[in-house]
Amino acid sequence: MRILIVEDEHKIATALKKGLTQENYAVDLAFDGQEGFDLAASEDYSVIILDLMLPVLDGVTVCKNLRKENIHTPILMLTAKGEVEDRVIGLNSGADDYLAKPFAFSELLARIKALTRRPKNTIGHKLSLADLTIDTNSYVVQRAGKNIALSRKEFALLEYLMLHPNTILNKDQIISHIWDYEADILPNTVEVYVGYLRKKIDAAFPRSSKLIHTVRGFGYKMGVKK
Amino acid sequence: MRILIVEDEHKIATALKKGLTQENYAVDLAFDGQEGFDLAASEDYSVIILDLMLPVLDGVTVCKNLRKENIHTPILMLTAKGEVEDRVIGLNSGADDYLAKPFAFSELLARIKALTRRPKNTIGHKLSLADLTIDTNSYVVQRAGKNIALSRKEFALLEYLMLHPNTILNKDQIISHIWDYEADILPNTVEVYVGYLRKKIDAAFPRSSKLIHTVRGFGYKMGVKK
DNA sequence: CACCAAACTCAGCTAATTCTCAGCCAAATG
DNA sequence: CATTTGGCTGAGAATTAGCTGAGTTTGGTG
Repeated sequence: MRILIVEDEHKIATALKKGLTQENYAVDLAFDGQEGFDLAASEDYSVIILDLMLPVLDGVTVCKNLRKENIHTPILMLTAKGEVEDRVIGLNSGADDYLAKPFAFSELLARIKALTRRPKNTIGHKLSLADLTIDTNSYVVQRAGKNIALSRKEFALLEYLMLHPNTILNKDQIISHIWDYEADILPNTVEVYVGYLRKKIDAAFPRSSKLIHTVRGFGYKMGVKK
Repeated sequence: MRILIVEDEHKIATALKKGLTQENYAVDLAFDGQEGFDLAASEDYSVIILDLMLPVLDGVTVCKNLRKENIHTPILMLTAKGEVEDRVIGLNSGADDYLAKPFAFSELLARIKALTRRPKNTIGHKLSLADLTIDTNSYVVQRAGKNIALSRKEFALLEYLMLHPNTILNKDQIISHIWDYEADILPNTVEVYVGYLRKKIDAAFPRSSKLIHTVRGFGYKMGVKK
C-alpha cells in the first residue's frame, strides 16, 4: 500500500509519514500542490492525503486537475479548523473523504482503511489462502492454526502477494508497491525477501502444500498448486 | 510488439522503457529527433512514443516527415505541462494521440493499447485460437484445459503469432518483433523456438489439430488448417 | 551508547533458458 | 533423379535468473 501525503507543514507531514510507515504503508511526501500533483499523476498510490491550504497550487485545484486527468486514486482532504465551508468545496472538487484538523491519528487511519477497502476476498481485514490467514489489521499471520512472526517488510510483501492470488507479480511491480519511490531496490532484495517468507510460510509447514511459487522469467505467484 | 520511444530526458526514457518492457513490449530508445526519425523509418514498430521538445529535430517535424515518407506507424505525442497549444499542433502534424506530462504509466499503457488495438479476436488480455488460450496479462497458457509452461521467449513468440492468426510471418518479422534491434539473431534461432513451441503446443496434444504451420519459403502461420 | 533485529547488499552457486552449430531430411527445381 | 535450398533437430556452449549464506548498515530500545 502506497500513500502520498501532500502537506506543506513539514512537522505534520513527517509525523504522519512516521505513523503510517509504522502501520506498514509506503509513504511519499510532497510539500506543495504542484509537487503533489506531479507525484500523484506519475506514481501509483492507493490513497492521497491532500491538505487544502497549499503553496503554489491549492488542494482543491490539485484534486480537480487529477480527476480531469482521469486519475481516480482515492483522495482524503485535510483542512485546518478555521476553514469553514471547505468541506463542501472539498467534496465537490472530487475528493472522496474529508477530515478536519486537528484529528486523532487513529481517525486518519480509519478513513484510509475505509478508502482502501477492497470488496473482493476481504472478510473484514482478513485474507486467506488454503490454511494460511493474515489479518491486515492486527498483523497476525497464522498457518495451520500456528502463529507466524513476520517483520514489517515480510508482512507487506505477503499482504501484496495475498491480495493477488494466482496472479504473477514481477519484481518491479513488487518493488514499486512495497517500497517508496526514493528507495532504489535491487531485484535481488525481492528474491531475498521471498526467501525469508518461504522459510516461514512454506518450509516451516512441510505437511501443508507450498503456496509461494516462482515463475521463472515472469515473477512470483501465490496459490495452491494444481 | 515493438515500441520506439523518442525522448531526450534519459530518466523518463529509461523509466518508460523499463515499464513497457515489463509489459512485454520490445522497446527501442532514441534521444533526439533525427535518431528517432531514422529508427522509425528503418525499423518496424507497432507504436512510436514521441516527445514534442527534442534536440536536433522537434517532434512535430519528425512526425510530419514520417507521414511524408508514407510511414503510418501510430504516433503518441508527449508534451510537457507548460506547452499549451501543443495539443493542436501535435494532432495536426499527423500524430494519432496526445498525452500531457506528467502522466500515469497506466494511462500511457491504455493509450498504447488503444493505438494497437486489433478489432478481432481480442477480449481483454486473452487471445485464443481453437482450444488454445493465452492470457497476455497473467501469462497463463492453456490448451484443451491443460496448463502449458512456457519460457519468456517462447511466450513472446506465441503471443506474436497469436496476434496475427492466419497470417504468414517471416523470420525477419519475427526477429524484429521479439528481439530488440541490438540483438543479432540468426533465422535458425527462430526455427529452434518454433520447434520448442510445437513440442509444447502441438506435439503434446495429438488429439487436437496442429496450429503452428510452416509455409516453406515464406515463414510461419498459426491457424486451424482447412 | 551498546545491543539487537530488521533491512539490505553482495558474491558465489545452480539450474533454466537462450542461442549457435552441424548434420540431416524434405521439397523444389531443372 | 541429381542438386540445391529451406527447414528441422539434438547436442552443447554461453548467458542469465533466481537462491542463499554471510556480511554491512540502519534504526529502534533499554
